[in-house]
Amino acid sequence: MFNEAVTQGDDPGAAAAAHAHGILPSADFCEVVLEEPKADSHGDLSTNMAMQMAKTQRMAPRKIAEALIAHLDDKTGMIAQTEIAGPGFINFFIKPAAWHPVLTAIHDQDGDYGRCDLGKGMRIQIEFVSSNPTGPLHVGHGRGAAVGDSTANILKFCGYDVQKEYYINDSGRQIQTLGLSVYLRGRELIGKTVDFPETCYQGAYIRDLAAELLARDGQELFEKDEAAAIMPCARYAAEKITRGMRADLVDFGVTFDCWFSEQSLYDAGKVAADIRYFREKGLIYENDNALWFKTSDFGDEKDRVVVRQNGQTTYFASDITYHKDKFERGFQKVIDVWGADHHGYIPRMRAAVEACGYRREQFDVLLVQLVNLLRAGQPVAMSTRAGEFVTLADVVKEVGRDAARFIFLTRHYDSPLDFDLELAKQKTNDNPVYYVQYVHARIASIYRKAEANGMDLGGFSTDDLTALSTPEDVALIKALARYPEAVALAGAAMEPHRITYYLMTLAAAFHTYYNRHRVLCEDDLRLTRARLHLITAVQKVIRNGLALLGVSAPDAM
RNA sequence: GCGCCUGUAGCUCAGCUGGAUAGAGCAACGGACUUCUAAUCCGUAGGUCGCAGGUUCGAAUCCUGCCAGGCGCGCCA
Repeated sequence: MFNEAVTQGDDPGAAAAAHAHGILPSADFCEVVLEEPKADSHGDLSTNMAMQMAKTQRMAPRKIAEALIAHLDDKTGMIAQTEIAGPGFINFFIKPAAWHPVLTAIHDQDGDYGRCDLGKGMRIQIEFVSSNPTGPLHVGHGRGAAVGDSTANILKFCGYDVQKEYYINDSGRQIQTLGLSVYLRGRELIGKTVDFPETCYQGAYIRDLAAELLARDGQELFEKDEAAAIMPCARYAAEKITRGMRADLVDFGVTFDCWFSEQSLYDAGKVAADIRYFREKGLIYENDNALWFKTSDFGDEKDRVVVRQNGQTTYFASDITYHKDKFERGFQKVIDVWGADHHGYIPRMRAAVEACGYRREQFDVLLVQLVNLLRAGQPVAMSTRAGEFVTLADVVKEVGRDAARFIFLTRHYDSPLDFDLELAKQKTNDNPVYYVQYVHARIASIYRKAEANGMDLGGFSTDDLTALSTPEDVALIKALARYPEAVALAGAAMEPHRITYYLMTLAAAFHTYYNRHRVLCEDDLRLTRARLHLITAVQKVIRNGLALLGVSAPDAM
């Protein structure tokens, strides 16, 4: 949009014309790239093409710039002024009216403003959270959920066909441990003395689960021996915990298209089949009584065990099958969102994907750094081992969904995040979520005021827009014009924080405008209509951007 | 020891994949509410972009080597 508004003024025709007149020796022109200078004094738009072409044209950049400007054909008359600056930048100063079509586009496209076709319909899957069903979700999972969900929203908006998936690790040793933990707590409840090992889950929720199971099925289960009781206990607990996680995620505004069970891969015999398949291909071999996958053939530093000496498969074995299965379901690209402490796992997973015959670029991992939970600047003690942690549900309950989601997205996912519970609740400038939401509410409030005053706001025509000519008008429209680019960049890099930052910048531009100019001017309805047109566009973009983050846009605060 | 990530204002962080005088919020200081919500705005001050080289018209950004911090290096997940 930024470029579209003015590109007609700066076409490659200038270079061609200069060449035709014999001023530029080479017909090899570079692409015209317009960018927005950081400093206002450098104009609204600038291009470095004169510098880019210096080599092929064998001319000084400033000379080339002169030639380009001389042959510029400003068909639309939008250029107010051009200048050559610095080593050879060409700066364009644009007339305020040139920006007005941005507003028309926003009103016409409404919720689709900023949408693009980066993905060209590519089928992409993003898997996130995927917490083990052995305890409630904590704040770290919350960040993963916010990043994954928002990234999915952005990718959809960028033309990808996105599926969100949650992988349930409902198989293996930790499920056994979960079952044992519940079983032992249950035995305590029926009066047996038990030795509760440190390796078991210590949290109080385990005792609650045991009590529920006891109430439902009676003492019988807990009187059985360990071997017979563990699986029923595990199944009940895992299912209950998974249901709880799902509910917590719904409260957090996160839903999934698919909940995929690890156990289902075993039940369908897929893990065993894949092991056979890769053995036949020579990618799995036996050594020391275990089966190894030749990940080192695909860039991993060493081979990895898939079946242990004791005959049990490793987590990696089912992960290979799981990722193979994802591609077989037709996804052209697969994204995993992991905690940063799992980064050592990437090379082997990537190796497995390549061994399955897919390209490197088809698999990507977003490593989300950890969250430091604070309360008024002081660290909140969190120990998973002792079963003491602040759950996601607690955080959402205390600070609200919007504040939690927004704060999780105020940093690049790759950067550690301080999450201060007191700050998140504060309704001040320190809390960016309110700063942005306040814009939406303020604009809604202006409409309420207009209605209360009985103002006649009908009869808007695009001619009214000529009233928008102050520097603040232009600055605000330019901020709106940057939205599509922000979306495209956020999509291309899968970085939701770019949307967050964009919104804070737009909000700042609006608040400045609000303090400088009155929107409702009883004595100038034409100006009022024009300004309402402007701020409604702001409101739409704020609402659209917040929606990408999964944050609401309130009409009143 | 090897690998990945990080190092930017007193603090917390951006920096559009190489552009001009490196930005924002907080904290500090000084201002603005008879006017559409002050959950706001305006101004001042604050920097060896960890260090040293290299690549080129041009580097916070790319390359190499150091320094410091975090994480990971299991037949755990």
